[in-house]
Amino acid sequence: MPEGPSIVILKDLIRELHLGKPEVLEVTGNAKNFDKDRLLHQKVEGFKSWGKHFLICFNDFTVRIHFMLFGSYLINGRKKTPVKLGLIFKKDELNFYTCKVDLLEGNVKEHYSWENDVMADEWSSSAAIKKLKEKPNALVCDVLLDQQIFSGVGNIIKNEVLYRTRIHPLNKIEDLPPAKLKALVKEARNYSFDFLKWKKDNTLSKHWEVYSKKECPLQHKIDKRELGKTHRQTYFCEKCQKTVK
DNA sequence: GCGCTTGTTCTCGC
DNA sequence: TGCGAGAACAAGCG
Repeated sequence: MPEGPSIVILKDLIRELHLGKPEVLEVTGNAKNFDKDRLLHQKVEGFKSWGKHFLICFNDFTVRIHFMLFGSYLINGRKKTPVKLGLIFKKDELNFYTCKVDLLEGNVKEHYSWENDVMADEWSSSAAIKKLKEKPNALVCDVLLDQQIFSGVGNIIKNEVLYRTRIHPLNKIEDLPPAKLKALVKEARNYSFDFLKWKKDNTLSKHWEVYSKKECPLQHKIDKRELGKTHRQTYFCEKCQKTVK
């Protein structure tokens, strides 16, 4: 569920409902960190996403949903696990489970910069490169997960992007030749759109080249280790992915 | 029943 | 007081 492309899928599914600007007729759920009555009888002005954040925008505030690792949602359906937030409209309802819900005051544009959302039209690769150069000592396996640089990229995308670009996860940013750095940034966005397409087709896992695999496409043995400050599982091929230094 | 995980935030100790 | 490492939290699948 949680990586950026999956949030785009949620946004697309809601678009297909043709809700327009629906009024919230009822609010359910056990989210306690804000007053749910704030939403009652308010009109949703739009559904947006920023990276892994799903945003339900109202006139002067926005509800932010973060699915973390285990979050889920149902459109016009309910399940047994307690609902965290449910919005009931005239014909349709949205239910969110096991997620973090927060209320952001004011205009949502004050809270986010879309140039670092790998899925956004506003994505700026030059801004990403600039931010990477400010972290010369950081490891590539860590920077890909930095939501202020690659908002929306998660652990699957990280691993696949590193393999596609043949970059070893333990390379430092400062050791990457400019062309490699550029390729890294380009592929972070490019693979994210492949992820979106394959996830929609239900064929995402079939296309994994290293993530959760035992062998790379060239039949080399895959290493699986917790690497970097982030300590996330990293799947990589020592033969295909080279350290520069 | 256990181990694992597409993630983030908070606490604690130095 | 600032920091980084580790804990904490969560649900469902094989």
